Amino acid sequence: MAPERVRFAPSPTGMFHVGSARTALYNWVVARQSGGAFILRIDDTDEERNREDWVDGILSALRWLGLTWDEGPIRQSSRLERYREAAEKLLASNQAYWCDCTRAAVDARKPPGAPPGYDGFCRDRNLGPGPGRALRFRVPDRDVVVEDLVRGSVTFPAGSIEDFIVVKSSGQPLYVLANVVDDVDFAITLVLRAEEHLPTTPKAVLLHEALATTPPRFAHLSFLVNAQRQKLSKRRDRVAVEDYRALGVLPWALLNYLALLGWSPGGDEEFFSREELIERFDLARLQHAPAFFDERKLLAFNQHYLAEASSEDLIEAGHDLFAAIGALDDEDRRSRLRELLPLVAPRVRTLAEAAAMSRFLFREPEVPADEVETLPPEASSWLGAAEDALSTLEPFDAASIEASLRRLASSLGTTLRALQAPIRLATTGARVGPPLFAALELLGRAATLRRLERLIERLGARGPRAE
RNA sequence: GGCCCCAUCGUCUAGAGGCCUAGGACACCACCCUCUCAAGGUGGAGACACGGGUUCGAAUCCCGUUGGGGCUGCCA
Repeated sequence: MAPERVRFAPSPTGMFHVGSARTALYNWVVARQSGGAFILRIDDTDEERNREDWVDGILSALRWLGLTWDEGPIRQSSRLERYREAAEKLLASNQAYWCDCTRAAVDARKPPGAPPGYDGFCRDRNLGPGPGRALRFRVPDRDVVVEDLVRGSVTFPAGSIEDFIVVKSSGQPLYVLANVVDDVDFAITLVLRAEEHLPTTPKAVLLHEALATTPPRFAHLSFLVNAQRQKLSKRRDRVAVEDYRALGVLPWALLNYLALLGWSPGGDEEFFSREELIERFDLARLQHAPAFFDERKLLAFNQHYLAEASSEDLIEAGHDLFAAIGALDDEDRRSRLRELLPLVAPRVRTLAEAAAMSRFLFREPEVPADEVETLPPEASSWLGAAEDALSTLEPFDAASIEASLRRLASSLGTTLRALQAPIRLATTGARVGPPLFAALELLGRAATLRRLERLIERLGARGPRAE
């Protein structure tokens, strides 16, 4: 496989979302599998929609995902001189011309209700440069064919492309021009990007012809869509990579899931390591139809990787979440968390859930009133009996606690299932959680007894129930 | 409106003309396991948009229809 020089070229216009992450992933994989280069470029030629924190967001998201780049980030805003040179060249060869038409002026020339588009008004007016004047490319009157690696040969008929602007009246280049210049300057061999760019690709082809440069190959990815089957948008869809990071989704779980949205290896396997993905990925197997980003399935992938991870890896990945519940305050706590995590991990889909389920070990539980209400009338006496049984139990470990409570349940004429409910609620503050007896062992006898006592007092305050 | 792309279970997909009684995964349902909840196991329901061709044979090839999406910016 020939080394591919690919680029990922986001514009800093909003939160980095999962669709961009998928595009970046595919580019990264192609570079890695071909022994080429993954180049990061920031398409920031539009100064009005350019915020430094968005750039930072892109960089930090890519780093978190582990999609490391070999060159860049290249800022287009620092290469304006190169774009100006290209524009000069177009102008000198009469392949571009100055135009002073405003959008409103163009529309005013048309009958009401006519479709939008430039009418070529300034084509032969021989205007010079000046304030308010933009440079337009003189589009030749013939078909333009784009050879797309995933869609095949796509023909754009003569007349379907209007004379488009290459330099704005502000002097800033438009992205089509900037992209053509950069793809050539950085020797990009393959442009792998979202399908929304397909309609502008013939313009790039035309510019390459006009500038006598060799275009890269093109491959257009189908969209990631929302439940309404619309292209994912940072504005209307909550799909920022940062949100999933904060939730406690593992980076590779996200990437593995994303890899399968629009590509499949051809068999039944779904879980891959980075190495396997690099080995098996194939542009020829790209899906043509849009894919729905299904958060539930993403979380199922995350659950899989969570259950597989070591405690240390989980603590590292969810460091902030675990720190927030006090689990990392000292080595003793950290070590108890390490022991609890294997019991928690298969029960949660995110690290945020893992932290919530681990919280009882480090903070006093808040037992919700509505949960207390669901307890049977006997709960208070059961808790008292459990307190007695556990206060002298030796050793205070999971196996002994279980044996002791089994005996208690049977002597109380109830089931272990019923008996564990109020104990779990008292000690962890929740109705569900990790296996109770192991949890109590980690909690320790003193805290366990104290929490049982606390709920007993609260149940007493509840008062006798009406019979 | 014009141009372009797309079409297999609810969702992501397998399927390169006979291997398809259309397979897997997520979600859903039932059962098993079980200290809760998960996990795990077993089973179940669930799709080739429609109409024409081509062919001995079509989910697979062609055309059309319908439906969805994108572009149509001095955004990228």
